[in-house]
Amino acid sequence: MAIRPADQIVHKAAWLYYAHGLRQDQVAQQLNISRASVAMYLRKARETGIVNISTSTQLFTDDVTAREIEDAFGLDAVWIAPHGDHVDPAAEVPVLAASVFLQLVGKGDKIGVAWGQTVYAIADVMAYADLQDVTVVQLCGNLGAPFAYRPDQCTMEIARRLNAKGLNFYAPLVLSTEGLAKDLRSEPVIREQLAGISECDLALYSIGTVDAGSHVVKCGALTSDEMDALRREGAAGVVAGQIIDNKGALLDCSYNRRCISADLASLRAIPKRLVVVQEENKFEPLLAGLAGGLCTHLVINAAMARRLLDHAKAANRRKAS
Amino acid sequence: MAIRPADQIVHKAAWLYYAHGLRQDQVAQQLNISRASVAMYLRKARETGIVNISTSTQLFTDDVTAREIEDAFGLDAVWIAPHGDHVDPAAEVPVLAASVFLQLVGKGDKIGVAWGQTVYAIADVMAYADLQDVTVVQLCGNLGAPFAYRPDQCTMEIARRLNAKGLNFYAPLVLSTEGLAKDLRSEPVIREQLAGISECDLALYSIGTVDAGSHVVKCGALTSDEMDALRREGAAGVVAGQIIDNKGALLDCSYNRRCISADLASLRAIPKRLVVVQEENKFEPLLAGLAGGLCTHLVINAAMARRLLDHAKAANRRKAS
DNA sequence: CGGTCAAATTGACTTTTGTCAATGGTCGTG
DNA sequence: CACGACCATTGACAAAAGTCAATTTGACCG
Repeated sequence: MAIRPADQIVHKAAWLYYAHGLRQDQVAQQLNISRASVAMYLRKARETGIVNISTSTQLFTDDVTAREIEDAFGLDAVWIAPHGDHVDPAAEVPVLAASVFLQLVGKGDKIGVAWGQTVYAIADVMAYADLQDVTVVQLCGNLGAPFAYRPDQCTMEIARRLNAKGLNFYAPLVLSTEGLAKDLRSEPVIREQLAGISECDLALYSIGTVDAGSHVVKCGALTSDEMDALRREGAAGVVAGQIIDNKGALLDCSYNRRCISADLASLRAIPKRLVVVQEENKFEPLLAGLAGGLCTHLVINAAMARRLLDHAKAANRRKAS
Repeated sequence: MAIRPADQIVHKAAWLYYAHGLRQDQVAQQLNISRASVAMYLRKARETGIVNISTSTQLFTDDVTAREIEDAFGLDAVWIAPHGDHVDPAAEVPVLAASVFLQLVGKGDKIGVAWGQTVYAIADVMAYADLQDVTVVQLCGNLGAPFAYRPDQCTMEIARRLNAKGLNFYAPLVLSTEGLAKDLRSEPVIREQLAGISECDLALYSIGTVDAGSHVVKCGALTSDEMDALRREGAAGVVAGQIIDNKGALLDCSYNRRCISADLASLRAIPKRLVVVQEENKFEPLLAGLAGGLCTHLVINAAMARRLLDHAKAANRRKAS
């Protein structure tokens, strides 16, 4: 993206202030404008990624528990948000995940983004950056739910924050018949988008539950009863709108066959798969995702970390005896 | 580098302030310390690279002249510092170069650094960062000059700023006999260091003049008269302590044979070669360096940019007629 | 032209941040 | 165990940054 003339002054102010370390009044004098304008330009510069402020997330990986989880589950990196010794414990995981995400993004990357409350919460607290050559693609079809965390919203908001190209997915997440889903999947536009997913450098998603509180239910893609039935058939979690069993494999069911979404093999082909889990009740879904190799980088809170580790230790003990 | 316990609190304060956007008094309350301490911790966090503030350098590449120079000389990227419409025009090039340099450094990189006033000026204004897995190596031997911009100083200062490992070069830049230089070059420690240079991902150097004002003369490696003689033999510039002719090739002379430094082929093997030139009188040396393919990324001021472009256009005209 | 409106800019005020001398605590030493 | 040197911490003040209503600018239109 070429710099628009109006941005020149913003850029210049940011440069004098942040790179040269001048004070706002000195910048104002330099540019022959009021200090109030400088303050405004600087805010704009921060909000457009002309200046980047990032804080190291070392503190959250540099922890025995995190290392143990990495070893136990064979992950590349784990970050643990400490439990709320401060204002808003619920905000900690998304804030951390947003930082981690920005740290994992590289120049020229293609990034796949799924959807959900967690993903949207991350997008919402993400710092602005100026990564013009980055592309953000939607990992799964859309649904017309009246929620802010719809797939297209998640993708677009993240693309906006990064100043990146957002590539939306113009198909419903789930169709009424398997035949229609198959036909739609082979439409050139859709097929290309699905095929391109495995070329991503980084993916971001959470893992959903398979109960009445699941987003798939709340958005009307499945009824509560249908979900119950699926759970009896082995449904353990939701990834990019699709239902997986406790081994992390795609569940063999009509719903999945009616879904338009990234297939799990494509997801696994993405070198960095950042999974972020917040809610207490996503323990089993997360285990399923981990078992299926759907995660390489993980952001969780301390309570979840504890449970994961206890689970791994118990499993080891069972194996040993 | 593991986080020391004393850094924990600094990290936490930085996290609450920069990532969560709390105010200093809120952070102080959270951590049960005074706001003054928070302010101090935050300064420390900035100075140790726990938080990174960087400003885009787009403005300086996004310019017709820069593009024209890229095309004319076949460079990967060119940044042009505008001439002093502000406080300290002399500071502009180093500040810009430092920003560009940080932008070019990647995770796990090995970086070669030469020496000189310019390089030291860059180190001196460089922001702090926390790139634990980066190595900074010295590109050429040392000299005992009483100047701050000695090769080892340049290397160490940059390593310190980046929180990276600094690898110094424990040999003199120039010896009294060719034989001794040859022997020293084949010492295992030295040989390894020289051999490792071509594995660098990024190099940073300026290009020196070949007159009485040259650093090689000022530091006593050559007398003014010897330098005059070399200039008559075709010396056109100095790169990493070695003398090049106007084609950018190593000049065939005793001095060069007595030098312990990165050979030019090794330098050319480094994918990103950032050359920074400040002083007016380095035009011819820079041309020599460009001719020798010693530069892929260039930071100069507007006046130098003008001269380069005029030169290239004149050369084209000569070719055409 | 003169009028209208939205957007940019500013002066004046408030809030937040930076600074530093004074304080208190810690550790090594005699 | 008393002493003093040293460093982290703090309270109080000064400096800088943020905010917002009021004003100016400039673009558009009848």
